[in-house]
Amino acid sequence: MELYNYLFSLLGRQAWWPADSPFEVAVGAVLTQNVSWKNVEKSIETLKRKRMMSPQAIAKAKLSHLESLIKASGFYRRKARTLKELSKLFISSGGVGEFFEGETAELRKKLLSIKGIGPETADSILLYAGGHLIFPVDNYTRRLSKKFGICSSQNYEAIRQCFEMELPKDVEVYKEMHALIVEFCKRFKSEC
DNA sequence: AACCAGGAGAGAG
DNA sequence: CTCTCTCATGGT
Repeated sequence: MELYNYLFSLLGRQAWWPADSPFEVAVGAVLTQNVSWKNVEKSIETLKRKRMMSPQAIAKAKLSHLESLIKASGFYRRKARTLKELSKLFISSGGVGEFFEGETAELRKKLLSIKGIGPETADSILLYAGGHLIFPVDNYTRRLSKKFGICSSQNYEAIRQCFEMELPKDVEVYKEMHALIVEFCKRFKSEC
């Protein structure tokens, strides 16, 4: 894909989303909804410091307590409930690793059934935490798609399949592409 | 001090 | 399906 080569030569490798565990990635995906990553880092640090960064700990924590720990990343009332539901899903699947052994489409449905997890968050979790071959479409991707005329439709699924069609079927490329788009739009706001 | 940030849900038209 | 409102904190 031309856009990928252009962004990569412009910005270099992003090596996005360093985390201690796939669960931490999933938590970050929920917390970052419509909020800058800087806010999310605070909440993640707090959760780790309080030894709350595990499905078991979050699943059994008091809702009000969990809310106070993630307050810094906004929308904390809904995000706390979402994190508890997500944790329960992982636990009932036998663990985070076991959950991601399932089929992509099936896992996607399970994630989308949780209130507070929409298409982009579900796909980000599948790609960055689970290593599944699926491309997340955020607002930046929509804008670039529109500006460069990459896809005719603005529908989420259409754009997703459009990018998946043009990109090499490689999880690392998907991860880089999504990160490159976000970094490009952050650095060149006027272009995006 | 208004504006936006790595969205999602609910409701209306 | 598209548009609009709400959710909430923290940085410019």
